[in-house]
Amino acid sequence: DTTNALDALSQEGLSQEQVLQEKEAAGSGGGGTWEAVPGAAAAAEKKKQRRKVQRKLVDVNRHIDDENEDDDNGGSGGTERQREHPFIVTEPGEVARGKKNGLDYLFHLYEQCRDFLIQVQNIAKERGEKCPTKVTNQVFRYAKKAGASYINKPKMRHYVHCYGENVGAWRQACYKPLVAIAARQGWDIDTIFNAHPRLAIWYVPTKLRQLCHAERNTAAASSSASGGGDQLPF
Amino acid sequence: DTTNALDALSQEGLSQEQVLQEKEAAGSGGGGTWEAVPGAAAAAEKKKQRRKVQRKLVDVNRHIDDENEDDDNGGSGGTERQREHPFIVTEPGEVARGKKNGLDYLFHLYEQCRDFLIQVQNIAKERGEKCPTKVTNQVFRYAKKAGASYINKPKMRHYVHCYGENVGAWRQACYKPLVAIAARQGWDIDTIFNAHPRLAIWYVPTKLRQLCHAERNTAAASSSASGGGDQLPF
DNA sequence: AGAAGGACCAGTGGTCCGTA
DNA sequence: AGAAGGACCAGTGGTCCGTA
Repeated sequence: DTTNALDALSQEGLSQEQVLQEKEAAGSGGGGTWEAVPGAAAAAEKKKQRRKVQRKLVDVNRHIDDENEDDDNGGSGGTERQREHPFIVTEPGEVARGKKNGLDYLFHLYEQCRDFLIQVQNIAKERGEKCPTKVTNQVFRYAKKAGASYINKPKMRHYVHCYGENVGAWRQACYKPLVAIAARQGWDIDTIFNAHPRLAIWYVPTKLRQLCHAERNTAAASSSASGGGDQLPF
Repeated sequence: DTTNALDALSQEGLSQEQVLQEKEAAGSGGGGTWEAVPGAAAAAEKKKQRRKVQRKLVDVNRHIDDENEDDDNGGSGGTERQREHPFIVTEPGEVARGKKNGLDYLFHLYEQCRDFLIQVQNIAKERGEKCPTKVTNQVFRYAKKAGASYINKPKMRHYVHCYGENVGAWRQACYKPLVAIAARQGWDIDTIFNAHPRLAIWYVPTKLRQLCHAERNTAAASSSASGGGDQLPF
């Protein structure tokens, strides 16, 4: 109802036919304290073997004739494929400089998803149909149909743990506080999500689930080595 | 762990190459007080248009040569495709006569499914993987692998509401008490299932969901016609 | 080099319908 | 005529990787 048109927070900055811009070598380094999940890389190997197929090329909104490119193209007119600006870390209230979006905008998208879920739930209840408790494909479809083309499943899933516990660092670091909470709560990350006011409607990211599992085993090994009580700290 | 071999309760009566047996015209009649779900038949129509494909023929366990049928066949030796005896309504403790299975056996299957689910859950928790709360395809696969070949998804889903509230009648009638409970609880059949000690691990059958929806609308219409308070009886 | 997201894919929930 | 269940199918959760 309220979120029908394209979103105002970011849309004036939507990149269309993004011009080459200077790449500042981001200083976050590569060697991940949090990147390595023991035993997870092996399972991913077989998937890499597949997917050698050619992708379909989707030519979006091309209304001009082929071989003819002197229309009102090249500037900002010809509607090429749009995609949103990359996210950068900002403080609450801070506006992202350059062609970037800040965290306020990211979190705003999560709030919109919640609204869309509630609408889907209300429709389902009215019809006596199955009622989703999480943001499902159905909800993403509904959002897109409602005009929120900038909401998509890979993006929202990608950052969801940052929505739960943002610490001013960024993606990799955002896992850390959630793992720490899981450690205190018996490693039940699903229950933690379901009890969280914002995370409850989101599926637990596989990466976070794996981190909790790895960390649990590490913790159990070190605590049993030191002779502490197993599994239940106190 | 405990339910590995073929089940003892019914297996001695498993029908193999079931001989033609006299069909007693069952006296339950056809016109359904509970069969008609208003507006549901229309949606099912488009599915009937499809599925005109030839099915694969699965020749189970045929070890004898083709064209050669004088082995130790015909009696009870040649392992033809097995299927379980049909269920009939029995009282608790009553043994089903003839080539039939009683409700004790059916309910025993539901208990086995619960056991299999618990085992799958324990494995998932140990591995830090997603942990199912309901009897999923994964659980049925696990049951089959564990030797419980007599457990299958269509059968268990078919009778699940009878497991919840058996009244001594049979399938159609078993919906009635659950709909009555739903009426008293604000028509939230999912919550009723989740709160039920035996039903919690099962998906709500579509049919039951539709019956609750239809009945809710009927109740709402009649109560508003009589001037009563809407939706919330008292 | 790094990020946004279209599109793919294995396995799901649901149940039809060829079979006995 | 009525029931058991193999097998099918649309749409799911999950995320890869061609793209900008």
